[in-house]
Amino acid sequence: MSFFGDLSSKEQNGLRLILRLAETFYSKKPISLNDISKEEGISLKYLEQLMIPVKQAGWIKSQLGREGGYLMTKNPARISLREVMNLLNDNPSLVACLNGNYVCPRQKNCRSRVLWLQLKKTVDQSLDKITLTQAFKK
Amino acid sequence: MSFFGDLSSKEQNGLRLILRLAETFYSKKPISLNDISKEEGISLKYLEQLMIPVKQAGWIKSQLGREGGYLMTKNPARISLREVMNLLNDNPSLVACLNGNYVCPRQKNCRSRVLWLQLKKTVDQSLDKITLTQAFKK
DNA sequence: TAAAATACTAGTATTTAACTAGGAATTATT
DNA sequence: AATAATTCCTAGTTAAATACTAGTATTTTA
Repeated sequence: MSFFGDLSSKEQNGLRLILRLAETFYSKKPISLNDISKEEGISLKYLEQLMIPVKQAGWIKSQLGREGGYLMTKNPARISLREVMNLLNDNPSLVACLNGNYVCPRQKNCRSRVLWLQLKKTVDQSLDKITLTQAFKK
Repeated sequence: MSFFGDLSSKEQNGLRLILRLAETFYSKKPISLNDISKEEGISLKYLEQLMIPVKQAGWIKSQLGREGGYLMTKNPARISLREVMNLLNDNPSLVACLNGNYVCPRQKNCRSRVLWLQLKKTVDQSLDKITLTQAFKK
C-alpha cells in the first residue's frame, strides 16, 4: 500500500459498497449483500470480507435471516472520506515514524520526515472536507 | 499501491534519495550512490533501481567513472511533492476511470467516481504546495 | 592499468492483495 | 415444521506487486 499510486481494489470496491449502504440511510430499506453483489458485479464472498471492517465501524445495523440485510444508521453527511479510507486500510500511519510507537534513529534531523508531516496534515484536511453525501448531490 | 495506506518502501527511500541529491544543488558537489548507500543505509543495487526514474526526469546530471556521481541541476524549490510521487509511481491515475483511455460502463451515474474526482483534485492541490526546499528550512 | 563509478538487463524471493470455500447460526415465508 | 435466504465466522488459496539481488559492461580519473 502506498500513498500516491492507484487505489487498491479494496478501496474502490469498499467505497462502492459503503455508498450503496449509504442509500439505505435515506430509503430506510435494508439491502442484502446478495443484491449488492448483483448490482455492483462483486462476488458475494468478497463483499462479506469487505463488510467486516464496515460492521466494526458501527455505521450499520444488520438483520439476520431471510429478508435480512444491512441498514446504515449513521448519517452519510457525517462520514468523511478520511474515515472511510482509514477504515479500509486499518488506520495506517503513512510512515512508521509518524506513529507514536516507533522512534527512528534519524528522526531528530530527518528531511523526509519534515515533508511527510506536512503531507499527512494537508491531505487529512482535504479528506475531512469530502463526505459521503457529496456523492448524492446531482 | 493504494492511496491511503502506508507509503511504499520505494516512495520512502525514493524521497530520501532525491532529498540527498537535492543537497548537491546547493553544494554543487556531486555525490555517488555508494556514498548515499553508506549514509542512508540502503543497498547500492537498490539505489541504482530507484535512480532509474529520477534520471529519466532530467533533474540531475551524471558523471561517469571514478570520482563520478550525480548532481542535481533543477532547483529543489521548483520540484513539488506531487512531481516526486508521480515519478516514483509512474504517473498513476488514481482510478482507471479518471484516465482518458478507459471508459467504465457505469461512468454516467457513478457515485464513487464523483468522490474520486474531488479527492484527486484536492490532494493534487495539497501536493503542489509542498516543495523539496521545505525540507531544508530549519 | 587499476579502481571507482554509472549503466543496463535479468532474475528471485518475499510480502501483500485479491479472492474463494465451507459451513454454522438466524429468521421470514410457506 | 420445513425451506430458503440471509448474516456470520474461520480458513485457505491464488495471483500480483513489491522489494531486492546479481552479473557484467562501460566510462573515467588517478
